[in-house]
Amino acid sequence: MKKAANSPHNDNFSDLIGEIRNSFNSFHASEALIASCVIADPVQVSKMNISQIATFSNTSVASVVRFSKAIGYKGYPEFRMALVSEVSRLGISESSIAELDSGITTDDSIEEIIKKIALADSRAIQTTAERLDVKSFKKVVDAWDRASNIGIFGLASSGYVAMDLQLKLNRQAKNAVAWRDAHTALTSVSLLKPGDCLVAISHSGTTLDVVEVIEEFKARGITIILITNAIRSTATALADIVLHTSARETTFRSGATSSRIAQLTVVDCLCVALAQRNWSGTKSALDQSRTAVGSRSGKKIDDSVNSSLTPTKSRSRGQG
Amino acid sequence: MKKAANSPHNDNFSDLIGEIRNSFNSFHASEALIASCVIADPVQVSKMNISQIATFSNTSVASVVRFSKAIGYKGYPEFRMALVSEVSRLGISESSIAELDSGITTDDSIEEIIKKIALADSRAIQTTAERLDVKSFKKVVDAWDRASNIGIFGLASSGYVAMDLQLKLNRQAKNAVAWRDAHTALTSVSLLKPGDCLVAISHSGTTLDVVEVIEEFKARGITIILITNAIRSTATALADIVLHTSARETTFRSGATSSRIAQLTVVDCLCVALAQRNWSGTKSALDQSRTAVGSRSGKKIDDSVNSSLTPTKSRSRGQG
DNA sequence: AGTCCGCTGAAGGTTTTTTTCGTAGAGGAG
DNA sequence: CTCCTCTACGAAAAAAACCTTCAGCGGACT
Repeated sequence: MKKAANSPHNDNFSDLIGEIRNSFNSFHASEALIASCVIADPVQVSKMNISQIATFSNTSVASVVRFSKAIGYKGYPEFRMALVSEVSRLGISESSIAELDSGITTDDSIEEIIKKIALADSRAIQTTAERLDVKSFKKVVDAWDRASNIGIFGLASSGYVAMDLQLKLNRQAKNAVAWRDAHTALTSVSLLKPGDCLVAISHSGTTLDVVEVIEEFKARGITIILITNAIRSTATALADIVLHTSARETTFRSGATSSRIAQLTVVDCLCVALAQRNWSGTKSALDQSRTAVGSRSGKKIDDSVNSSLTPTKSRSRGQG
Repeated sequence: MKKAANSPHNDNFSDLIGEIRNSFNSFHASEALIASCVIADPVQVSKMNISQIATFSNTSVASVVRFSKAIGYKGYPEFRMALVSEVSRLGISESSIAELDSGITTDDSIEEIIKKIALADSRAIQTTAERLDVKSFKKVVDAWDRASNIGIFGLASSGYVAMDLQLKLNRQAKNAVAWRDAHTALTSVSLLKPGDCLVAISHSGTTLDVVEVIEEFKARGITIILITNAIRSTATALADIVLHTSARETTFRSGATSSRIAQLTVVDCLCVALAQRNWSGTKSALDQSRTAVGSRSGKKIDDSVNSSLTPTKSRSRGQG
């Protein structure tokens, strides 16, 4: 019988892999083989069952059981739990950042495509949030608060964000209207008065139509708010307040889609901030909108309720 | 024949317990019992084997297996791993989770609002990507590939995603049309033939209009693809292929906005996968679309180019 | 050189998990 | 109100994973 009096580690906060490395020289040949595998790729190993690990390490299931017992667990499953736990704590991500940056190739697997795109999108949100200039952000909320009417302009994909913003503002009983082409926008220019604002959404900030629209509204004394991914562009030079999204352009696709997702997040933050400021006013408006939606017997509209604050703790039912 | 140790999705970094809480209302009686136990004492539960859980929750082992599958795992052991992983991570950073869950209050600072929303959104993307069922995903790509025409349906906010999808498919020279209300969709029902497919996008999956549209198209032999946040709903029961987004409903706002961001990511992944498959065909279509856009002298459209592969290293110009 | 000691993998036994299948109960139609 | 259908649930059989036993083999010590 093996001595194995190493550590009766119960669960948490031990450094399992370090432990294994430490006791490496007290292992027998096949135990050492297994240990090497565990150290080399804990993530992978933690996903294998006992026979897979046996094959993978060129040993036998019996040895895996013995190994598990040697380092202090009742059996393989218990060891596996500990390993999973460890891996999760360390946050060893299976795929390195660099790998994901490498771009999608024609022979990437579906899994890789999904992982890469998701990472790009979620990072766009994170970095945008981190970099967002809070002073400008506050200025936007102020401007919206003061404005009696808000114009929103976005082309193509950015147009969807524009429409989304309109929806969110209207829901808060805020006058807002979205335009998705330059002609319509310019036609409606007299809708806004000095003191109102125009929100222009543009990934690149160089699109000619966007620039034209901004110039026209600016000339009439409208406050120009720009949401864009470009640090410096024709549009940023013209705008009064700029909110900058940080979607990186990777090699496999333009940053435009990520940037749009970041735009949505920014817009969402702005609306929540605005709602928070006008809490009491918003509340009744929201109640009215809820009632209005609810009255359509039995029908529910997706995304019906809020994007807003819920001060009580009651779970918001009827949504899912 | 055993499948080698490849992992369909990575278990780390998702928000399992939140997920369970989130889909609580789509559980059946005994599943709900199990869910309660898991939520009430995840640590304890993570140490039980399947029969212990069954006894503990006054249900049966079969139900535990069904529960595990319902929330997206292959079986009980896989779920258990995820739970262990979650518990372990929670033990370390209970602060951040609690913080996220705490909801936005009327006296949160702007910085906090931004951080919370960004975290929720980026998590939604991560979790969705991790949990996405790759088999269904592939089926969708297949179905799109075969279809000579693709219908897309989404209401309100989901409608923007629908339009975005249309844009992306058209860019690949794929016939697709987006409808944003039931009436229009039903009027156009004869546009699709058996073998074609309808992509329905719905956060809740219970909206009456959505269900009606699905039923009508299904009756005509159209393949129904559903993108939704609900694990089980009227719509999921009808659909042929379901892709599930995992946006968590937090206390401060509905999950709808996060869910929409997740929908966008899913749609983007699908389009890239489709483009990859038909690489040669896509390439020429994209070239044409580039040329078309470029010919508008000096004008550029935001988000114009792709969401597609760039096999050469040349940066996709004209975008920035 | 012979014997002993203890590691090792194969085979068989045990536990755990999954699947199948019959039943009961809810909901809808006649 | 009754019958029918359709779905959820759990019991039990089937499958998988895991553990134990045992015989063989290699090295070490006498």
